[in-house]
Amino acid sequence: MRPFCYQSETCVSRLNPRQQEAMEAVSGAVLVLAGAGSGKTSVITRKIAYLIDECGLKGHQILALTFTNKAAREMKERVGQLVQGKAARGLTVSTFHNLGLNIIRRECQALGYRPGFSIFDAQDVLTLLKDLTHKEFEAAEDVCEPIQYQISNWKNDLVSPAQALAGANGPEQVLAARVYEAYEKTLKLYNGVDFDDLILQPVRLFTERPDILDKWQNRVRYLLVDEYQDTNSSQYLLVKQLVGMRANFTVVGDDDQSIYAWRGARPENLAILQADFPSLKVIKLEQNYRSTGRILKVANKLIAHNPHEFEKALWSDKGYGEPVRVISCHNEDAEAERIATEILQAQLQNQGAYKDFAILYRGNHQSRLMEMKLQTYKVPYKINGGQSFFGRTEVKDIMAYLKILLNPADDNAFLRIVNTPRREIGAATLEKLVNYATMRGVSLISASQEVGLKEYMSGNALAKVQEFGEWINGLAEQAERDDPIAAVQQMIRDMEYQDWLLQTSSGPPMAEKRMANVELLVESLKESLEVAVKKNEYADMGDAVARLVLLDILERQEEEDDSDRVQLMTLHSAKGLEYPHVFMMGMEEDLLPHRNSIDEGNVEEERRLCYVGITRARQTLTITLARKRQQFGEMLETTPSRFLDELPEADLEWEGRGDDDPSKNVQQGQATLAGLKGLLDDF
DNA sequence: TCCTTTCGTATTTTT
DNA sequence: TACGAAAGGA
Repeated sequence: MRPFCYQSETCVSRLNPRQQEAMEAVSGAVLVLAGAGSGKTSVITRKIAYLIDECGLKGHQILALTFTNKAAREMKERVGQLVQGKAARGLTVSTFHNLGLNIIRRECQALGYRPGFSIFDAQDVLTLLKDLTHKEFEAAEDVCEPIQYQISNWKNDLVSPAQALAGANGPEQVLAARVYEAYEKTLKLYNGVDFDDLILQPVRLFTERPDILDKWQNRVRYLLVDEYQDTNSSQYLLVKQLVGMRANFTVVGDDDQSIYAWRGARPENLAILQADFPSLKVIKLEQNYRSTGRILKVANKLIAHNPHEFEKALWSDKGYGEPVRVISCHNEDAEAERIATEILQAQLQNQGAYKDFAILYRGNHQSRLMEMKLQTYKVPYKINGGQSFFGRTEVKDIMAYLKILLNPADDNAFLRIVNTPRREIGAATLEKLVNYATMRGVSLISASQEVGLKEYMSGNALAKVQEFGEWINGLAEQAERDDPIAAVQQMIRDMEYQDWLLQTSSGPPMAEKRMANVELLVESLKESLEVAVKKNEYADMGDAVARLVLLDILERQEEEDDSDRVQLMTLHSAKGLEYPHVFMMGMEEDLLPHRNSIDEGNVEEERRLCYVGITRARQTLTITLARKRQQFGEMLETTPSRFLDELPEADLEWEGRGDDDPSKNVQQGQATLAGLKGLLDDF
């Protein structure tokens, strides 16, 4: 739970004048430039309440868009506290992708998809691309990642395969464009959409079908967009289409917190907005309710090194606060150890709970050492991000099974699971099946049931393939006819997945854990169907699975975990969060700013990343760096980050600067340890 | 078909 | 160093 209550939720008069202005600007286009910690979520939620209570809008006429499920949930909850009764009914707070999914589901036919279409996640897409490049282009598989990236960019920029091919320069681009074309065809054939399609297809539909657009425009009388700086071109276009001529909307964003440009986000959408809507009202929120004055000064000073479209200076009335500590450690080991002991010490001196501390880093790999040190000092911690639930093979397996139950055309899912667990259906048999299916122009499942297949493969192989297809078809029927959950459970039992896990896991405890994940998956599916029934909605298995792919359901489980633990995460995933005490580690050249960003001339985004990190801190900020770090196997001297030079010297408290004498550091470490021992003894 | 060895390569990742 | 992928051997 993030404390937000610097004022009562229900008391509108306590908004500051700027926030008030933002809330009351209800006609025309409004851009709220909300600095870090300036209460932007508060403005959005209040504004929704204001629209309902004061402007006579109904909940179902309002749409609020976020990027993450978490943000959407949080916003929903807060609005729920502000607006009671049925006026709020039908209010939509959703992610861009969820909105897109809903549009596609509703307008499925007009778009040429069949119900039950699959969502291909990044992993599915990569598998498909590898398959395509291998078969149709005889290209090496390792070109797939850049191609995937390129295709995603094209789709986000609404570039069609033909346009991509026409505009391609160089052989790689030509290849990418060709693969793009084949990819789009195949995806359509599989009745599948990728994440980019969730935005792109609605945009395409709205462009081609003004009648359908009209319908949606009438439904959305007021639109609000959170984290607007993170929108890409197609998302912005979707926003523009939805608001139409009426152009009644509010977008909230902060160009200084744009850290996803590498993922297609277009922070320049902020400036474009001004050009597209000349009457745009721009409101700046500069009062920060989160951090001490000093932290803000440091943050402002840093970000001032970036060029700005909109000038903005954060201030706070929270007092100046403690200096920002910069600790230069002998090496990465000492750095991690130092952070661990610092937290333990503060904890023992009762300076807050573990969960008040966050350790932020640039790359996930930096968490390793940190984890080890926290373990040795028995500091409870939680890692945010890293290997996700959906990265796990068992989850991917079951998801593929679910997808094929719902969407028999999903050959990608078929190929993933046809021989998992082992069914003695090998590469040779599959190739024949694929050839046959291609020739007949049907899905692999259908092909497996056709009589003509027997002329292409041997009796044994044929029997196995037929058996598999029959089994899947039977289950799909069962899922459709009666209880889908029962069908899924039946399926998992039938294929003896538990035994398979036992065989493929490193040991029984591991297998058990993985089976637990599978059960968790089924459980969340069940729950989501039950919720739909309770809300008197049509309990649709396809919808439940789709929401599962969009991570919506499972995140909730993790969120309920409010145990007292130190939070570890990357700077990227820290955006939007805040902690009383923040540690930023690895403040070195080549790490922050990252080597690759320096090479690409993208230091500005790294600076924003650093800015995001600094502005997470409420009370204290500690920056650490290692003078030596193991890079690619060898110990190398590091250079302190250029960003340190950009901070106001007077507000920093250095420790160990220019101190290259290792003995002193060891001593320092021992001193800390001794101190800790004393503290522990007192306990 | 599966297991071992070897080789190559090291960001960030809301959905 | 450390991990994943690809290739090659059993």
